[in-house]
Formats: sequence, structure tokens, C-alpha cells
Amino acid sequence: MTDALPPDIDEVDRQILAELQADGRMTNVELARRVGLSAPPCLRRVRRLEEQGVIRGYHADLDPQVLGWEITFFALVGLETQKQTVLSAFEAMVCEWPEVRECHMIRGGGDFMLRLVARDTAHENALTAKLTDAPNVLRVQTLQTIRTTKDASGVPVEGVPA
Amino acid sequence: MTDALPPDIDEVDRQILAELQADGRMTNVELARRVGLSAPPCLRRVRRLEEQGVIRGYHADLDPQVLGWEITFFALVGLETQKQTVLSAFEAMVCEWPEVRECHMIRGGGDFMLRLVARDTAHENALTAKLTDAPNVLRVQTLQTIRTTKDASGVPVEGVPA
DNA sequence: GCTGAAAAGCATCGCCT
DNA sequence: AGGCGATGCTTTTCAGC
Repeated sequence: MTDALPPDIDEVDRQILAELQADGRMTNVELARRVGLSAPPCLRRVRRLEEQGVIRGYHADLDPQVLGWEITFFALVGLETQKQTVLSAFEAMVCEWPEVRECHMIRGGGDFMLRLVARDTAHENALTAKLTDAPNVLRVQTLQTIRTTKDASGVPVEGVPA
Repeated sequence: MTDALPPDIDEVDRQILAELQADGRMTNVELARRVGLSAPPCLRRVRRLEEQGVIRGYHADLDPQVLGWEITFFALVGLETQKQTVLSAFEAMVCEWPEVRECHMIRGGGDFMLRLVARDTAHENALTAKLTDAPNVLRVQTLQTIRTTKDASGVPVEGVPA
């Protein structure tokens, strides 16, 4: 019933991760209280999880719309070849665009899934055109987000029943 | 050259947002130093941004693989109807699955884009089957992530040239 | 709206169990 | 490994500008 995890992460570590994923600015004293430890060992565990790379960082979660990003959309991009140099060049290009927030290679090469933000429809169209006109791009399918019901950027901390 | 933003967010606020998006656990003293303020007004600005909803929260960023989530994939789900009750029921169902991390309605109804995590291929297949067999689901297309080049969950804080 | 000082609370270290 | 106590820093409030 228990998962064998590569670095030894026990139940207390999981609780710590769940708490910090929910509130990354929680004080160590409060965190220690919640997991039933005193402050020093709790902090030692957090530092260890950071050093091990289990915790990769802490980020403020900002509202895109308030900052002027009215539109979130996805783009499925197909390239003309699967040549490694072409794939890498495409990745390098889109990673430099600030509107591109995520870039995932899918299905073994030649296809990418991007998540982008845009200020308005005109901006979205301009970005789509920029993608379509980029070197070696064969097709671009955009999927515009109408509404988002769940947006949990993190991962489940507990193992779940399959 | 300057954007007119709904709640009055000035250049210092933007700097604060950029810093906290990059490091959500930065101390207020360090943040104040970086934006060229003393600690008290800096803290007041952060609190105001939190109350206004510009900052929605702070989260630890965890490594999915270390926690046993080897696979991230997207699922494009088409429903049989666009009836509001059916759409809401589908959303409510998938939002309860812990493996579903994001749920976006796309293209005006009837279609959803999900981001999911799975422990292994068997788990992924089980999840896909569970989606396919769910009420009113017409088709499911899964897009498995091979590698991720950029994964910036946040948004650009500066306006960008269109 | 900012600065500066002061009080309360927190992070962090060394040592002990 | 976890807990206790001490120290220095941080947060937070409150006058005063």
C-alpha cells in the first residue's frame, strides 16, 4: 500500500509538501505545528527536501487577467520533420517568446503543445500567425480557453488509487 | 508606452510581482531592498496586491517525478452535447479526480482540455479509459508529454510588444 | 505616501536526549 | 532521528515627516 519513493520521503515529509504546496509562505513555526514537530527538525526537513530537488522553488500565483492577459490558449504545432536540430531550433525560438508559458514535446517528435497568453484577440491572432510562419512549421491548431474550472499547477502529494 | 491597468498597478508593484513570482519565499526586507523601498511600505504594497487578488497565493513547486508521477499528459475530450447541465456535470466529475490538474473549456462548449498526471503507462491508460467511459463523452484524444522545454506556470509581468 | 525606531515573532544554531 | 534554549534577523506597528 505504501509507495517506494526514490529519496526516502516519509509521511511527515508528505504532509510538509502538501502544506507548502497549498501555502508556500507559511512560517516554519506554523508548518511545524501542523505536522506535529517542533520548529528545528521541521526546518531541517524542508531544507533537505529543497536540496534533494523535491521542492524546486516557491512562486507567487498571479492573476493573468488583472495583469492584462485576457486570453489563455493552447497551440498544437506540427513540424515538417522530426530532425533533432529542427526540433531544438523550434523549442529555442518559442521559449524566448514571453507569451509562451509552456512548451511540451508530444508523441515522440514533430509535435508540440504550447500554452500561451495574449492581451486580446488581435494579439492572439498575431501570435498564431507568428507560429504558422515560423520555419518548418507545418500546421498550427489553436485551442482557446473559454473558462477554466480547475487550475492546480501542482501535483497530488498522496498516492491515489488507480 | 505605459499600460492602463484596471487596479492601479505602478512600476514598483510590477517589480514586486516579478520578484515574488520568481521567489515566493523572499523575505520582505530583501524584496524591499530590490525594489528600492524600505520594508514597511513594501509590505503594505504586497498586502494590497494580495487583497486585490492580483496575488492569488503562494505555492511550493514540487517535482512530479520524485513524487512518483512519471507521466504528464493532456486529454482533449469532446462531449455529445453542449447542454449546460452536461458540461457542468463533466467538469464537476473530473475536478474531483486528483490526477486531473487542469480543466479548461475550449472553443465555446462541448470540448475540454485537461492536464493530467499518472504514475505509469498502465495508470495513464486506466485514466483515459475512465474518461472515455464517462457519461456523455464522445471522444478522447490523449497527448503524452515526451519532454518539457519550458514550464513557467506564471505570466509575464511586463507588457510585451505585440 | 515614506522613514525610522521599537516590540513581538521567527529562523536558525549548538547542544542534549 | 527530535527537542530545548539562545541569538540575530524579520515582521509589523506606530509615531513623525
